[in-house]
Amino acid sequence: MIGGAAPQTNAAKVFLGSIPRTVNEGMIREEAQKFGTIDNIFYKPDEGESGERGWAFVSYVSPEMAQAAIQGMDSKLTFPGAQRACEARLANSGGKRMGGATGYGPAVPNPVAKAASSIWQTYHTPEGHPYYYNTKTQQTQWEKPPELDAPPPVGGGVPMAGGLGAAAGGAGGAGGQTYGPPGANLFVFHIPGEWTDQDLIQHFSPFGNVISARVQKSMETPTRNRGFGFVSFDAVDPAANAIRALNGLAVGGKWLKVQIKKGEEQYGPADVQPGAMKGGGRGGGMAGGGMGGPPGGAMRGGQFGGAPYGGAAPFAAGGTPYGAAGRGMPYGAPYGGAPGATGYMQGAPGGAAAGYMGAPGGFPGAMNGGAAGAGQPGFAMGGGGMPGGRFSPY
DNA sequence: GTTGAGCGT
Repeated sequence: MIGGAAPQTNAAKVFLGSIPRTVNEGMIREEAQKFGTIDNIFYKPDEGESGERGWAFVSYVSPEMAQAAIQGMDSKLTFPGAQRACEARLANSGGKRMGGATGYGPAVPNPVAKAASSIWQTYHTPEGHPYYYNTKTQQTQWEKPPELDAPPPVGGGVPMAGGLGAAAGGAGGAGGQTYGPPGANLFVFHIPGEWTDQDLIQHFSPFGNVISARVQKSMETPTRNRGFGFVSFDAVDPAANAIRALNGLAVGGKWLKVQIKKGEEQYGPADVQPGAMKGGGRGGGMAGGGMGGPPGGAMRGGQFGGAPYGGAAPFAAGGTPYGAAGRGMPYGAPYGGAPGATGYMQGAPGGAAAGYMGAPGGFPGAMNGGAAGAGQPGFAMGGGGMPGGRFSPY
């Protein structure tokens, strides 16, 4: 689910060092589990002769767990076969973060309100997509909160959530082709651990006809997916729009990575190519590929304060879309797009956007914030920017 | 002494 306030993932990621090669990932998991729910483990065993310098990333689902793990393991946990205790510290994602000032402030005011399930309200878009509004935190999200989780009838019929009109996809397999034409098949990474095929469908179907969607699952841990998946559209155009809208979307403490499946990249438009940089994007210019912040095209104004795409006008006018996204409302752009917002909306399901915009009530939360330039308290939009620190993707 | 890679039964 979408945690409190845009969790910076590396605050929940622990770097583990000094791991002897005799240790395998299962052992690491076993130890690390004692301190919280593990979202992901990356283990790089030492290949050198010494065999004592392996390391691992252990990502938890909350920063608190990471802290507990550091407290509990650093200089304390000695793996079998190791000569001394391992090291555990917060992961750094690339650049060396040195010196004073920082320290991750407990930027999370008071995140989790574990209480009644009545704090959730369920809404539906005009197209029937359900979404959920937390009356306490005023967050809106697509993911169904666990509290409301009504286990789908596994045995019964096809549990197509919320009448996704086309939704030819799903279990399919009907001996047929479940892929789209070249360039219409998307690779999605950084998928939250609990997502299923249906979550993928829910997120991608607003952009077009989803032929198939699968989240890769690992047989060893059936409850947890492998963090990536595939979505196939029946045409390149909706696929490209999905990339433009969803690549970099903040979900579950990560940034969704959406790109055309390997080998088909050249069939897509230039601006969604892996190395492509949005014209007028932010000055910084990330080198293409997997480093740095979220991919250029995915900058959300709400998060970074800057005007994404360099096109301040359309979005400023719309106000809401990116503010909404920043507050945890995915799809800020496609659903909330201002009627005249050309730069981005072209080719997107425009009619829908207009309808949503005028829908009475709209998305809870989405309409409140940026619309009149009122701005969210404590959430700098356009202009102010975040003080100093930026988010890191890992 | 140390910090990432993954592309469909």
